[in-house]
Amino acid sequence: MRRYPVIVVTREMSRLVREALQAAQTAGKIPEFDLDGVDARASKRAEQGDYSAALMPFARSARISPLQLAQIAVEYLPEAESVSRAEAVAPGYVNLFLSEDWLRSQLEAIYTEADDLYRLQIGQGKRAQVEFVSANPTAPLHIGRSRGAVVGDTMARLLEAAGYDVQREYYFNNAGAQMRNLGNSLRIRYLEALGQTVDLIDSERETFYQGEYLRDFAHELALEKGDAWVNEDYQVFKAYAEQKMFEMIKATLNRVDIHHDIFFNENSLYESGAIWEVLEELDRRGYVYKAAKSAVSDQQGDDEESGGKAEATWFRSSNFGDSKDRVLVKSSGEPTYTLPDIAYHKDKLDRGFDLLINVLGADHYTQYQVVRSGIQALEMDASKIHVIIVQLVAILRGGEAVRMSSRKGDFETLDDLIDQTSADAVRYMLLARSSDTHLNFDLDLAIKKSTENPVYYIQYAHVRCAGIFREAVARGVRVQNPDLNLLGEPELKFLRKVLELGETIELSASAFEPHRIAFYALELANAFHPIFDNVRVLASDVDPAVAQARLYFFGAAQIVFRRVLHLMGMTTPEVM
RNA sequence: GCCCCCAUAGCUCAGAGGAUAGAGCGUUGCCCUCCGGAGGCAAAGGCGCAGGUUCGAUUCCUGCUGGGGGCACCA
Repeated sequence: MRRYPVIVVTREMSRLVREALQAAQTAGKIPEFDLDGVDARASKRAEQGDYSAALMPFARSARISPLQLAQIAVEYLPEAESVSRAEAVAPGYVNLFLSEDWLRSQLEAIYTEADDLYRLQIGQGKRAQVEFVSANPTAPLHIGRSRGAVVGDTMARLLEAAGYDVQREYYFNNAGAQMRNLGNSLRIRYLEALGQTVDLIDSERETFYQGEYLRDFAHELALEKGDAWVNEDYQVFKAYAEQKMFEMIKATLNRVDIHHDIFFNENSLYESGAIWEVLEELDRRGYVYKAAKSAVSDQQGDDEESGGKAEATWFRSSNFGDSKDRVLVKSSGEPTYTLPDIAYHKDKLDRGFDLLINVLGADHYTQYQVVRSGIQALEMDASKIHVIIVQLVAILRGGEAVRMSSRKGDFETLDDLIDQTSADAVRYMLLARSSDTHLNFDLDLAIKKSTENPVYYIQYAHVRCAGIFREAVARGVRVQNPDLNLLGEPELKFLRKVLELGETIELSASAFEPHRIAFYALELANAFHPIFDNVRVLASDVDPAVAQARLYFFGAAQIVFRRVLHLMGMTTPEVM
């Protein structure tokens, strides 16, 4: 059995205050009332203790003043080695001060936990799946997609830290018209590569993928196959392009240390017949009808030109609050993407996960709601699905927005971005914002002034710790039985910040807000650097016993920074 | 027209209904030259507007203003 010597401090402090109030209730000092909402938080100011609980909301239930309630809580507070002192303060706070001995003892816990530091139990025994990226395999990974990639992978890492068994999945959208267009575009490039001039017909002109990467594929193909494929139709080209695209996307993701466990092919939903089963099921429940136009449409008065056309198959999404019904099968007999999407989500639910996370771009939100309606129509448990909407990324160059279009090929890819900055910088910059705010990615800043990026400030903390140990080794200094009582207030101050990692992981994982770890990392670095500056280890005026304790401390600090950087998918450089 | 997101320091952004709203960058002034220099300290500077709920609102609700995105028989 694994032991968990490191505790989430907010949990522990909340527990103590609740137990105190419960004891007071048992003793008849205050009436019985629900204590669930009693929570402690890290205090903002040192004079307000290390953690505090606001009891004002409970004064009414307790039928005494908030301050009296706080005083009673202090009076009945159970003994705990983590707390040295507690005080009641107006208007009704209980301020808790961490024991310094206990703080020091956490250093040993950090060494024990090491790379598993703050692996929590909240997800223990539960399976979670994070679906992210899921970009169409028609072009290299676009920078707009990379935000979801980073957010999704970091979310997965945080869920792992919270104790979940996590699976990363990529929904590989390899069916439908777009893939046909991709195959056809490659066919045309292939013919060009063989020296033929190809005139595009009108329909091709609109759907042609112009990116440079298809020329590259075509050249390889021409070298490999010669003119053997000149009379082939789009299908062989499609298969070839898909395979190449798949490899390319995986290679790109690999550069930012993102690895999916499963690539789920949309095609398989066609091959297994799953989409038709879903259609039948929806039909059986009365949510499907055939018509030339929607029976319910919003006020906009669209669909004018649809009169007299062949009938499509519609889903009554308006029953679930949608402004209009949506097409599941086109009049051509070909499904829209909605039908396989619903089938895919049904499949994920059928696989028995406790938690499903979907990382989606804001432009897919409406579509997701249709899918969710579909899941509800199938009477499946949609509450297991949590969506992280990432707002769009605006790329700024020279203070102006860069236009992004994957059709025209003037995009900025994730590969470009990594080339021009670094994998670490890309991960940090895309992570360090709340997902539901728009993100301005200043390309100039990211390219030319990497020193201004906080990513280096954070990594530098790790580098500095490593530097001390390099020097210590060079001088033949080794840690042996350090006396932790020789550590001073600056070191304990840093430790207090370290202990907030637990609640950061807990909150990130339970609220699906991975950006919190990025801000925590910066705060931790902020707490670290001033201390590093003042707390010398190997300087000549430092007592050897003190040096031992400090070396032990910086070793722990390095473990913490390594853990935090790993949680963000970043590297842990030893030198910079 | 309808739906979603956003509005906090000069800029980019944090902020789980609680005490005196925080970082980074930029600006200004200062410190150290060491086991580290991509270093440290300090200052100036802020919750779009109007209501509501609450003991208490940057946080929740409504409206307004401003910005972004979406509302296909495209994916």
